[in-house]
Amino acid sequence: MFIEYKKLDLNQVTKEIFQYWKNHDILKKSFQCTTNSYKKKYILYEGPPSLNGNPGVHHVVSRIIKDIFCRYYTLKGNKVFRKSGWDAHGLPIELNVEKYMKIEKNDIGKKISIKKYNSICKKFVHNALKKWILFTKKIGYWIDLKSPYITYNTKYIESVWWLIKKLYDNKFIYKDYDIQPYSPAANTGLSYHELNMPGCYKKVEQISPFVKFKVIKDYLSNKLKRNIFGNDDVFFISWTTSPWTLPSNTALAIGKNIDYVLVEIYSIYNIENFSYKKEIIIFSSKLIDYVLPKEKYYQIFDKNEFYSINLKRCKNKIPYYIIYQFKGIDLMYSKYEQLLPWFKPYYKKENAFQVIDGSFVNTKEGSGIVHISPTFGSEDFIIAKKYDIPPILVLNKEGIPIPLVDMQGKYISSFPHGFGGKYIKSDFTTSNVDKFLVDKEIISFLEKKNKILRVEKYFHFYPHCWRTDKPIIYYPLNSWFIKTTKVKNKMISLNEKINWYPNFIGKKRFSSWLENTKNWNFSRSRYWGTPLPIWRTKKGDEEIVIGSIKELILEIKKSIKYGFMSHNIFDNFVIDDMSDTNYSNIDLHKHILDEVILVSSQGEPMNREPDLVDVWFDSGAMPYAQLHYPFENKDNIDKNFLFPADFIAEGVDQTRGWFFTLHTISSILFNSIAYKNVISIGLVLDKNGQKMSKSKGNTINPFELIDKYGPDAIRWYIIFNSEPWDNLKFNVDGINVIINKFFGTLYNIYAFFALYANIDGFSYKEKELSTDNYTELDLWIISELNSLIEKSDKYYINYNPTKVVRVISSFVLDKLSNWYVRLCRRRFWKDKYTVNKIVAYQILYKCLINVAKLISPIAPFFSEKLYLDLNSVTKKEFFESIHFTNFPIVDKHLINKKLEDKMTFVQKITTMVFSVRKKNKIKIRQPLKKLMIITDKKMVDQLKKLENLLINETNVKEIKFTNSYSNLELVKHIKPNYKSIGSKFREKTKEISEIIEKFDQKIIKEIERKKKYIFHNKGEKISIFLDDVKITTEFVKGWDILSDNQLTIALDLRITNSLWEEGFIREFIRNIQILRKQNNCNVIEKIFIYIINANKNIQFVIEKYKNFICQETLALDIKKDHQEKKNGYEINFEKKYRLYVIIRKVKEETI
RNA sequence: AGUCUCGUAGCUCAGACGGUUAGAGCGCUACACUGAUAAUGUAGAGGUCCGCGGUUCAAUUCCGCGCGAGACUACCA
Repeated sequence: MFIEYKKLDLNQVTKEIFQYWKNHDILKKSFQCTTNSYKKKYILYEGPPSLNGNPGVHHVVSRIIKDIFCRYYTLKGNKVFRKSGWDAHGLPIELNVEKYMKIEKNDIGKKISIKKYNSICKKFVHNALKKWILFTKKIGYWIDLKSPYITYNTKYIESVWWLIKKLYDNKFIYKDYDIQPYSPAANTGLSYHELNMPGCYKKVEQISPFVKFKVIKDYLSNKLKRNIFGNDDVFFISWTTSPWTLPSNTALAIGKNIDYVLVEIYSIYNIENFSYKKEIIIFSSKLIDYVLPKEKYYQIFDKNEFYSINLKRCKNKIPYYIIYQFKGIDLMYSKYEQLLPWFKPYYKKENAFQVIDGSFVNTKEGSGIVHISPTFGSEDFIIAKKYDIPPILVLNKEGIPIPLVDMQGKYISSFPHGFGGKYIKSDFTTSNVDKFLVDKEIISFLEKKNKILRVEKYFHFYPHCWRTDKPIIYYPLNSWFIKTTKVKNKMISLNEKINWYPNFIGKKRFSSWLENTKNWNFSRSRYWGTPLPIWRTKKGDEEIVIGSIKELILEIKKSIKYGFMSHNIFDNFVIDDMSDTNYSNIDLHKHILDEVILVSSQGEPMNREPDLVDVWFDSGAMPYAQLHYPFENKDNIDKNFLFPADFIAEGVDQTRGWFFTLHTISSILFNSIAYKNVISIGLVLDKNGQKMSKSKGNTINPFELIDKYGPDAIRWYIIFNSEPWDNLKFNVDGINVIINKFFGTLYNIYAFFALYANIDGFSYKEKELSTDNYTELDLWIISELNSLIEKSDKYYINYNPTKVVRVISSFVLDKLSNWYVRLCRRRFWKDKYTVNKIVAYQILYKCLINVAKLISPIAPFFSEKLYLDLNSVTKKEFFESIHFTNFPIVDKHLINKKLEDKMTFVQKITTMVFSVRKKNKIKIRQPLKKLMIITDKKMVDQLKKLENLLINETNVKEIKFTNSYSNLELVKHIKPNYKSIGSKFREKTKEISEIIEKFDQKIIKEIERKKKYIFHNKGEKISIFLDDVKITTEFVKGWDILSDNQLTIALDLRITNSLWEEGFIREFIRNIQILRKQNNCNVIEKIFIYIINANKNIQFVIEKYKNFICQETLALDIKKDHQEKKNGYEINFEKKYRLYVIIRKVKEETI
């Protein structure tokens, strides 16, 4: 017996299946059914979620997408590799811990030891991990949780070290200082990631001067020298939004191809007494109006006029004259005097204060000449390096060169003119002073020296520290780098081998990210992470990179000999023993490693570089480190058994995160891609399209969600709603719709099947009946089923689960439920257990079992239930779980596209008939005499096979198919077929189509008959063929007609007496059935029917059909009754024929 | 600020290598069906296919500009 249920309860199903999986060890078996028996394999790399908190809804999305394809490929007979992984290191975790402990970064190592701090971090991570594991199970994500990779594991760290060493050996790693975002207020460097946290870029007002840099004329190119007469001073005009960097200026950047001008201008000292002198300024000609705005300056075109001008008449405007225009290249290597000669360049003084070319220079704003201070701008730093421009540095007490601003954001104390010790931005002090204080003072100092052309206020977006809300500055900090720029081209070409979903992310965003790749700063000054395995002498003249624990122990032993270490702290580690217990004996985190002092070849002590490895390196190393490569599993990487991955999928934000670091490491070290297919998943937004955030209070707790709706409905909803890469507007109400619509219907089909199969004792014992026994409808649904299998398979392969879900949904709802099952109902209840009936059972069974398999990757619980309920009775398959079965294989011979089209056609016809009935207010229950279907001959022949079906659906006595309108009087309409005449007549299309639309009935008939019509337009002979027009029929006398592009139906609306009687009787019977239900009659109880005061006509009809009525309603007799009408049940067939009936159960009567 | 993606019914989304009636589900209204019934069907209302230009016989679809949304990038001085 098939199990029957009272109603659909998805949560109950989920619980049951969880229990089933547990009892039968299904998960374990799923990962076990391993290696040798499988020829094909499918590799997923799990992007390790950071264990810094609770999972959110967006994690639901990425987990189910990964799960779907793993399950799909399992069904397709692959061994699927899917190890879970967890990112246990990193800043977010540290910050959470600091918040929890109520400490700050600076307290670590002081108020709390690093050892203690790290142990708290580890504990924190453990707690988060528990939640994540529960979450993973609840959502039905099948991934190997038993042997995860965790980035803090000793084995994992060892692999990371090995990779770093390998990079180092290949000369990819170097130490340098780089300009990085730095927050003086928080006293910490920030990552670019932190800069992009919401709200960090704020619009701020900035005071920004146009500064005059005095040209040393001797160094000017001859071209320019020739155009400069007299002794006037010459200045480069440069604009800056950070005047506090001007004392550090050592170069000016121009664009070689940008146009510049020499402009002679009067420089006013004193407006009152008009003391002035002439000088020459240089800037980009494109920016004349920007540098010399019309409100303040005006151009004079005549040289003589300019020189003889009377300034007193100029009111407040200053005149200027353009001497000469030239390209930026003529400025190259010109020199100028140091603007503020307070400090000397640190080295190569001869290279300082010159003009160089910068590709970033533009003419959108400013002057086309950019002030460069190599210590406070990242572009400045890069270009300075290129041209070997020295920075301005001074030696501190320890003899280390430092920039002119200290770590607190103050000018160093040796500044002259009272600038020493002043904060460059007042935001860094607590005192309430003018925001632009230092900037203003610098400007006014320069103004006194006549070094300022003019000053303006400027609004721009400037990054702020997310912790302190204070502005950041760009500051030179020491870091370790990976020279990714060296392999830029390789990374770009390898990227072309990756399939990106959606394509544009890979083609455009990722590749342009690679184009602009910068060397990867992969060190972090933090505490909880993988320590850099690099030791250095104090002078930095010797360094060693450790690539394994073994190596480290050997080095330690050397060091012990020199007396730098007293003993080997890894004493209890057995070298070359790969057992987990051996590895669990040691810890490689910072608090341990910092105590290790090694010895250089010169016998000098070497200390570890105190920094940690960027967590993005940790996760990017995951293909190798998850296998403890190369210490174990060497072949899995080297022989490509488990590398590269077939599939990864994470949020779009990982494009420059994990997607990038995976790609970088694999490109550099393995000359390979790390993944073949990648889905970059869109964001999860709330139902209004707003980003979910805690502060807005619009987040959804995934645990509550799953508990309420069950994993299947959520999975189905998410996948159905939008394609994985599109943003998902998450509306919880939508989940109920899915449950009712899809799961409800599918459940209903099963319930229907189970009900009748049980009655008939169907359990698929009979042998498979051949298609010879199939009806047209059977052939159709089987064709549709096979088409469905084919399409689903295709969409799965193309990584489009949304299309899979939508096509399955359409099959289940529109085709299986609403058509096949509905039309087959009679077959199940009327017939005896005939071949025809068995066929129907077999087909319905096949549909259900195949749909279950097709949806199993997406709805793993419900499909399992369906499968077990079906298969446990029939025992047709021996699998313990649907997830161990094979993906349905399409039988192309059973696909009949023509039949599918035909059925669509039939559905259209019934819809049209219903529509006509509706218009004429004729119920479907009322039989009608005749339906005429007018369409082309080919279609007619095919439709004939489905005649009975149509007769039943439309409730007509007869259907006539025809391809001619011969016995109808009708009006036809003609319309041009633009597609055809457009290409034929081009610009005359409009004209001709107007003529066609005016054709009368005679011409239309002629066109139909001769398939051609010729007429003249403006003396030109024009031929129209049948294909050039669309002819539709509109109206027929005595019939009602509906037309469509392909066909016309005509319905005979005349209701004869006998038709009316039939309609009435059906209505009567139906009402009796309702009464039976109301009286709680069971299916076999007999009744008597009493009719109260019906008119004669009605009585006559009832008498006439008495036998039929009794048979249908299980009545023994129909009697008259003379009670009052109100006691009876009203049957209101038509207004004029109202009657009242009572029914009584036979039992009652006899008592 | 730049780059990319998107803008179709009240809501969620389809769709069209350019062709004249633009679709589905949900919601709403009315009706029907009643041996899957807390299901189901039919019909109706509801659209300048974001705006403006261009290419074309023909643009919601292709191109350009603008507006709006989102993401990414960014001290571009």
